[in-house]
Amino acid sequence: MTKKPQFDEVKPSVRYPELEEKILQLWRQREVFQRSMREREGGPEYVFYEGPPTANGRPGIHHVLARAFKDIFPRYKTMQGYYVQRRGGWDTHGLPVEIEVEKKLGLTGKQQIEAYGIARFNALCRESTMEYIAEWEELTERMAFWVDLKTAYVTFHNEYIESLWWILKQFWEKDLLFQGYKIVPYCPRCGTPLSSHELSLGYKDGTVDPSLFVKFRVRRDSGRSFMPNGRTPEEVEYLLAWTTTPWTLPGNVALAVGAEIDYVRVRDISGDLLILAADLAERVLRPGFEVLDRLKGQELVGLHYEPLYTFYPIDQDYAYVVAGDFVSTEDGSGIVHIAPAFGADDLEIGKKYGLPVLLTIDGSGAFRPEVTPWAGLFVKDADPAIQEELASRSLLYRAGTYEHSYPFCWRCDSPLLYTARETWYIRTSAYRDRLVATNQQINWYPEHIKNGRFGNWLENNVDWALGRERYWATPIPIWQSDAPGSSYMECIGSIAELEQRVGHPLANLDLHRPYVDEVTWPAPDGGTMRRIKEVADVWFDSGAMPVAQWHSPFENQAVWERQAQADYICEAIDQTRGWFYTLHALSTLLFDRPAFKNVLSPGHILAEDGSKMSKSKGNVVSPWEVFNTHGADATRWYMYTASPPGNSRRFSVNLVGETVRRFLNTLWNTYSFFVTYANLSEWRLAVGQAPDSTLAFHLLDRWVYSELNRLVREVTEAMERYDVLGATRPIADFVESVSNWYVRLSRRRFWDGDPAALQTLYDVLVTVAHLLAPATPFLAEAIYQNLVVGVSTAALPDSVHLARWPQVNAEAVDEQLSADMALVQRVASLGHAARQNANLKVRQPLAQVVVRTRTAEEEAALRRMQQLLLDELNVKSLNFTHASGDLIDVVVFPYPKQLGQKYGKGYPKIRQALSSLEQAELAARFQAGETVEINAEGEAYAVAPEDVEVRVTPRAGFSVAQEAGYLVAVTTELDQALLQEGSARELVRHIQQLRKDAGLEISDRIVVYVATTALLHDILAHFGSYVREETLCVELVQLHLEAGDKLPEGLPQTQFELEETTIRVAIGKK
RNA sequence: GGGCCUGUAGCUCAGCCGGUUAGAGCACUGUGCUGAUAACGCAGGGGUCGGUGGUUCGAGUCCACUCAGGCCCA
Repeated sequence: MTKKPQFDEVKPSVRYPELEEKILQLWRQREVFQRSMREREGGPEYVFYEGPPTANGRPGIHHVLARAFKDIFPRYKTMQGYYVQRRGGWDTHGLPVEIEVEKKLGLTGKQQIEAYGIARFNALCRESTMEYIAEWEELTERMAFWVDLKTAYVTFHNEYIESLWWILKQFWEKDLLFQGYKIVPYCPRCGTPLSSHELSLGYKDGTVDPSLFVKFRVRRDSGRSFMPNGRTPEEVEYLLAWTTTPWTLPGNVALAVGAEIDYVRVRDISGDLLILAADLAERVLRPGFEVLDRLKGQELVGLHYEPLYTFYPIDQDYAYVVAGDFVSTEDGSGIVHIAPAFGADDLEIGKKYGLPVLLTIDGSGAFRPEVTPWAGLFVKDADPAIQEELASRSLLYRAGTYEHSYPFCWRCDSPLLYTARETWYIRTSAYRDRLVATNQQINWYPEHIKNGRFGNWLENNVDWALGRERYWATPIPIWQSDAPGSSYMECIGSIAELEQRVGHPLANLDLHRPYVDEVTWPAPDGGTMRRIKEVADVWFDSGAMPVAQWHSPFENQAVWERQAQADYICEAIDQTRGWFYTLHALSTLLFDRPAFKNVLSPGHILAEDGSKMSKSKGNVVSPWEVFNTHGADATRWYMYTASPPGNSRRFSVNLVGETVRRFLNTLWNTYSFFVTYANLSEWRLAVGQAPDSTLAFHLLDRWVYSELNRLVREVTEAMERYDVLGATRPIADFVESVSNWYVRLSRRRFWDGDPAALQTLYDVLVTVAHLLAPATPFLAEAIYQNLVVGVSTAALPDSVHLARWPQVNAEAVDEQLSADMALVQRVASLGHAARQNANLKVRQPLAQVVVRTRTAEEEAALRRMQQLLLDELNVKSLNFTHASGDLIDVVVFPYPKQLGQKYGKGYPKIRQALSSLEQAELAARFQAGETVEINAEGEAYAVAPEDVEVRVTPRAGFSVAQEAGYLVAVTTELDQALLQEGSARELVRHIQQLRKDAGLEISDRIVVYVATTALLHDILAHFGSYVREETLCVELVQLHLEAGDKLPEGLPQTQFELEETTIRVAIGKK
């Protein structure tokens, strides 16, 4: 009766995508993901926040990257017993959604959307947000990103929006919401500002604009004692400023200089006195000017000038020189004209100095009536007229054209105008110090983001421009009285509050436009309360997700309390000012604490050639292609191990394929090897019980246990520091050394069914499966199912993902043994090199290996490990030497370059002196690191070890290799017995190859037929039983062909040359 | 234009506090080994450490500038 194999058979080759599909089925059947949360309820909580993606675009490989890094820590923590509630989320609002719908409908602007109807438009947006949700769900499952999409929060839900209203009401009450100007790129034809996203669609290089150098007349009554040399009291002087947008000049309220930039005051050939940056004078001015003064920009600050125009009555102080750090001397004159209504730098510096904002244009891009000469004229068309007008007043120094990159409307191709729009802000700058302080509590990976990109951003915090004049987003819940001249406003923080205002239930109210806009009530000042038009920046949606995902504070308060701060979040580096910032800002403003404790931010994915992956270049890799070719585990493993997480990384199907070959296959084959021999063996392991303490563990077993426990320690420590690379690469190194050292050297014991070896490899594989579970969840599960669940009689978890993270067994760790084994590996490697030098193949046994170690301790270690070394090198005995002169001749060669530099002409003398000394002894001193004093012709020279090369020639009969103080020699002489043994091994190898080619099972017994020769006869006389044992040969038949014997027909056979005779062999299955 | 990051072999990456002749894996060539392996061992070819300048007895490493790429912001 044949026993049922202990484990399911495992073929050495495997199709990972198919394997993964099977595991997915298993997880579905056993509801492993749901149970990984349910079964941990009540345990300590580990909080993960999902940064919501938008499902109105298709998932790409960069999403796989982020999700791989998102997934690894919740899995790890779950295995450590934490309850990790992994709620998904969808980001659903915003301009990209609107643009999609606009395209679908063929609409080209806000007027058209409003004509079409906001209600119908938003209904389509709502549908569109979930356009690719099926593909997202499929991808999420396929790559084994465990996030709960069934309970995912959705940012367009009323509950979600109501929480946002609550937050805004908090800010309102703390006076953190205010109206102010914001510079936006504005399309005058479409009548709408563009988002940065739209802006990037429309840059055109080589746009030609006017380039004017304009003279601003310095006022005499400036109030400053600015009386430089060479000026007569009646002379006027000018600040020379540069602009490429003459139409903004009527909005000018200041001129900016760089405080540290050098300026000059010159007398131009026309006689004018001009001030401009020193570096630019040559380039800008007509030749022949005379420099009168040099001064720093700082000295100009506060100097007043005559405004070019006075269309607007202005009460406050203006028209003077200010300092701005944005001023450069790359272009222009080093003096920048400031119009706060038409530039972000301008607006900012205007705020700083309290300058007026002159909004000289209307919504269609035409000058307002106040700008009398050009009222109603489109500003770009007014440029030549303005130029002419300035020239007529002799205020134009020079005019030309300027070529640069300038944005145009992606819809209608109109040039965009940077212009101020009034909008709502959150006063985040009031909390700047708290934002900076709470950031210090966050653990960033990579670390440089903390005080680099993110910290800088916080240090220079500007108020958050919240309002957007759009449709599909969270409406800002501020109502304003429409009574003429009224500025009465109320902020509404909940539906209940709104109901209270209107006096009736609003149960079915959709909290989107246009429905909320229709909610009105009488204002106390006689007008009607109407909602302002703006909706909120969508980043507000995602940043508010800690609160809003639970509809806090309206319900779920208990969950919210537990989930109020994330232990871990993860998004790509581009989220610094996106999600990372909005989470941080809202949490700090609301609760004065960071929203997350640990954050990992992977770099971006690049194409294989290092260029950016983009649809237009056609070098985008589809996640499905990679999954279908190599599988999700291989893809994940590549993401984890290719480079430090913060770096951008190159990606291609081929690079993932390399991972399969190098790591996954190595592990799989070790696993397959184990199953093959475990099934052949009588040994039955007792899963779930303490290992049999009577097992006779071998040195190698102890070594691999030691390494295994070191690995568990290393991986656990790395995971605790959120060091993904440190938690994955060592596993690959370990698996490699298990396969190519432990297994290779232990093959005989597996073949013999040694329970200690089998138990050891079993423990290694099962532990590695646990360590890999967070990283390569499929492969880990496949191994665990077969090796644990399939044979378990105890009540062990039925998935590796429900199992507990391995504990370090400190007793198994033997640092000395690990060090000793590393030495054996090094010496073996040198031994192989020594063989190679003499062309002695490993199959040929050699008499002796002689080793010189660096220390006596090392020699003792090698003695303890003697058998390993002898087996690996296929030599009969191991000896040691202390005097390398036994094995090699040495010559000490002084380096001309180094000694020449030190002693110049002394070099030839040193050389001669060295050569006259006893070479072996000298070499030994240098090799011991000693600096040797040489006396040559009465002078003393110190020669250090690095100044010489010890050149080695092996003694006859030895072949030598050496490195870093180790020397390994093998004897090259072969006697009859060694030669015969070598030949026997050669014969075995051919028979084994024959077995393999014939497709025999490894346990099949065979009959071997050989055409005998004198040589073969001798070999078999001495090594016949060895050959039979090695090849599972039960009968070895020597045929005499010259006497009429024939090799049996139809059997697998081969022939080969051995010591110049032809050997013919056939085998038959017994 | 600004901030942050990256640049080391054909490819993917190590390289600590500045210290001997800059390493590993893949790929390539030669050779060896193999009844687990899509592997593996040994050897070889392959590097102006992006560039320039500086500090230092000594620079891949520190400093300045610069070039290229990435991200964010103007």
